[in-house]
This record gives sequence, C-alpha cells and structure tokens, in this order.
Amino acid sequence: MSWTEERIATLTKMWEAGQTASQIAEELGGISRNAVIGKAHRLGLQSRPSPVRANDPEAKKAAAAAPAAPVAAPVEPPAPKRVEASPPPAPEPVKPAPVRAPEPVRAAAPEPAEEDDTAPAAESRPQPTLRSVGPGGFLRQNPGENSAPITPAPPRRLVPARPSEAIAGKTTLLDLNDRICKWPIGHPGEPDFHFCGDKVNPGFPYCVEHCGHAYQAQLPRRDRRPPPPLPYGGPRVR
DNA sequence: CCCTGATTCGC
DNA sequence: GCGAATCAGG
Repeated sequence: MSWTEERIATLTKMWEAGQTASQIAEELGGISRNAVIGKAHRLGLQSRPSPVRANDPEAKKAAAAAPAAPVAAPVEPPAPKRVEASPPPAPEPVKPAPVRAPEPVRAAAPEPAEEDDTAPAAESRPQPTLRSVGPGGFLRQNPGENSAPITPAPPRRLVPARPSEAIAGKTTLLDLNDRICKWPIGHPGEPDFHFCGDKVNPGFPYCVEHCGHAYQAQLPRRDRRPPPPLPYGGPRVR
C-alpha cells in the first residue's frame, strides 16, 4: 500500500483532528499504526502529547500540584535520547494538546518553571483560587465541579437546527486549516458530519468556546467515546 | 497486560 | 521513504 495524496490527506486530517495512530491506521486499512506514526513524522506533523517523553519529575510534580502544564512551546529540536548527565535546558517541552486533551495546559503568562521546594509555598503558589485560566482566556473546569459532565465529544447527532441535507456551507474535513476551529460536529460517516469552523483561539486548534471543552482533565478510558465511530467518509463497512 | 507516540535502522 | 522492531510512559 502506498501513500497516495489522498491517503496522506486523510492521515493529516485525522492526525490533526486528534485521532490516534491506531484509529488512523485502521481507517486507512492495510497499514500498521507504526506506519502511520512514521509517516506522520516524516510529514512533519506536530506531535500530540505522547505518553513518552516531555515530562521530567519537576513537570510531573507541578502538574500534580496545580493543573498547569507547558503550552505550545516551539518544537524542541530532537535532542539525543541517550544523554549522559546534562539536564535538559528547556523546562517547557510539551506541545499543543489534542482533542482529548489529556494534559492540563499552563496559562499563557510564563511563570517560574522550576518548582522550588525550599521556597515558601504560600508565596510561590499565589493561586489559592481553584479556577485557572487557560491560555486563550477560557476558564478551566475544576475536577470537583464536574457536576454536569462536559464530554469532549458532542452527543450523537446533535446538530442544532441545521438541515442535515448536504454539507453546504459547512466546514468539512477538507476545509480545515490552521485558522479555523477543528471541533467536530456530529460523527465521521454521518452525512452532516462537519467541523465548527469558527476562528481559532490563536495557538489552538479550536475556537475559544471549544477550547473550554477540549482542555480539561483527562477522562477515564471507560468514559471516552470510541464505540460507535464510523469510518471517515467510510467506504468500508465492518 | 493493555494502550499510547517516538525513535531506530534495515530495507 | 517506508515501516517493523523497539523503546518508554500511562
């Protein structure tokens, strides 16, 4: 199986839409997730938060203490993995979060990157407020106040007051670019599946409103929604 | 164990 | 360029 332009386009869109490599591989068919990842890297697609790398003890602790993580730092030049003893110079290695946004995001205003245990905690953590503000100015939901669960994926078929006929005037997969919100409306495979299409919250793949939905605490795997997804534009039916 | 993405390296 | 093998964190 070769990488035709179409397949590359699908890969790119799905990757940017936050689909996992496995999902993409399954969709493309006849290909492994490794192939997808390899191709994505060769294409220069930005990484989504990987389980591997991009966290040292300090970062972990900071993330645990307060919902804060680095935001959209410029891509870190690939440093040799086999390091001897030199500590990483860059304290903020993490990249933009994906759709499911497992990583909390640090506020835009840079604060001291290093957590100093010896410093007076009261002064160094001037955020007794439980609510934190995301980089785009949206308010993050705290773990305790998830009374009404706002899941990243909108309910099935919730396409308010829009004629399901056609994607006329809607933002389709092929319309996506860096400036418009990639928040999916509906589900792949449905006739009216499209994307939000509003102006993005600068530096993010979504508009401000959807950033507020996307960037919150990681949901347990059980509560995510992979079950009903239909193939992208799905010619294949399983 | 399962999952994830990153990286390496022979082809 | 490709992707299996491998690595490594969750």
